[in-house]
Amino acid sequence: MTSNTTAAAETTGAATSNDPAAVDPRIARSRRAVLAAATELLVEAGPRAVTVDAVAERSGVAKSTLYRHWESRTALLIDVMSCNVPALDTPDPALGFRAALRTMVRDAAATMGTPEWAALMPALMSLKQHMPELRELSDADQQHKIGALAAVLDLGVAEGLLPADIDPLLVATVLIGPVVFAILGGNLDQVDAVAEYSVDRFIASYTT
Amino acid sequence: MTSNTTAAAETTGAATSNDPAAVDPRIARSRRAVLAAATELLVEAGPRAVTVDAVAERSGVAKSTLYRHWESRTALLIDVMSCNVPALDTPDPALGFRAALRTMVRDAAATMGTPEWAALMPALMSLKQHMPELRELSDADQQHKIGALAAVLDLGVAEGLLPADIDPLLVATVLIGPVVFAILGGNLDQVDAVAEYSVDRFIASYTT
DNA sequence: CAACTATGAAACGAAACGGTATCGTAGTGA
DNA sequence: TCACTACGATACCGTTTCGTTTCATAGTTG
Repeated sequence: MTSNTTAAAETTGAATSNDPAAVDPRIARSRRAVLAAATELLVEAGPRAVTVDAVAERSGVAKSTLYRHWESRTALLIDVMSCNVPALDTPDPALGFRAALRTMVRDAAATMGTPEWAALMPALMSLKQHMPELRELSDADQQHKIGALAAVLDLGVAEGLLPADIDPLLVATVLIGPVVFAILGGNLDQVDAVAEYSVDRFIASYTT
Repeated sequence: MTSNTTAAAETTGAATSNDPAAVDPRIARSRRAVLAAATELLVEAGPRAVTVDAVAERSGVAKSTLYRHWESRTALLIDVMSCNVPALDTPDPALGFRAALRTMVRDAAATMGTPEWAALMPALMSLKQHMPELRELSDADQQHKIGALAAVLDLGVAEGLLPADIDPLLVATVLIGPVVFAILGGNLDQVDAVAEYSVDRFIASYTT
């Protein structure tokens, strides 16, 4: 839905054919159907509803087939989440600091403000706690995004609008935290306003 | 742990005795034991681990007794969450706007920054989605807290530090969002710093 | 076409789950 | 002391769940 359609299919032994890109279309089809159905169930009724039988029934893929591609229900859940983590593209540095920052937060709000992701996020938060793989995945993603933010903040430093010792993680928390909070609170209609306000306050606070 | 030890025990029929405060100590003991055990399980292993049998075993309270006090597993879960929602006390208005606001956010960070609540919060977020009672409870709590914040913001308006048309919900989102985000991200050690930074930015942004 | 491989349907097992019922016992309050 | 009430232990029921296995069939690739 939101993201990352590229996903490794290393569950099955390996390729007998030499062509790396050529996967049996039946496998691809099954994977797609299962992941889509599992995502739907997760969105509609939470992690508890993502049972193997329910996924099999909704996807039209047999349970036996499902277990040929995923080791366990847990492995499937992890795969579902990792396929749905929204990507964030880095803004054009030519925009300058303020516009670039605004674009970035706006983008984040737009991608995370969708009903699907809003329904997925709480499940991700909850599952992260007790599934190390998800935690790693989420942390790596966050690292990557903070890196992008750091680049934008460097623009601000170069333009003399920010102090040189500014902490990207702290800034990310202050800018994205409100957006996430609004989403978790269910105020989807306010997400854009929150993003705007959050950036406004941040920029104004350094423009004394 | 964090909160609200006062909780209504209306599950059992009603009082035969006229004295309202005198509950059978056996009942109180059972309630405490069950709620404590359920909370532990929820913190340690997530909502899925809170099964009726597991709670009975860990608490030392028989399953039959458990069902005498709670209608269902769902009712128990709701009770567990509502007994653990941290309370927030309103700061002294005599402190003035800045100090009062800082105190409030600091307090929030302190009460939400505990490991227990950090473990509980994602479960709450996830369960809220599909349990209307929890949603109401959480929303009511949020309303109450926003009311307290609004009072502090009025101080700011009176002191001429804030515009009169400021939106308390938006401000709450921008101030508390970062704290919640840090907790959900697992950066418990940074919660205090985030709270401080968040308030700093907010105040500075209106002190141009 | 022919060898191969992924699939679907189904049945199955074992365990866990929510929830109910029974009954003897231990603690409570007057 | 005595009636009352909450309790623990236990067995039980029906359902759901994860995961495995078997086998005939449909699709793929060379």
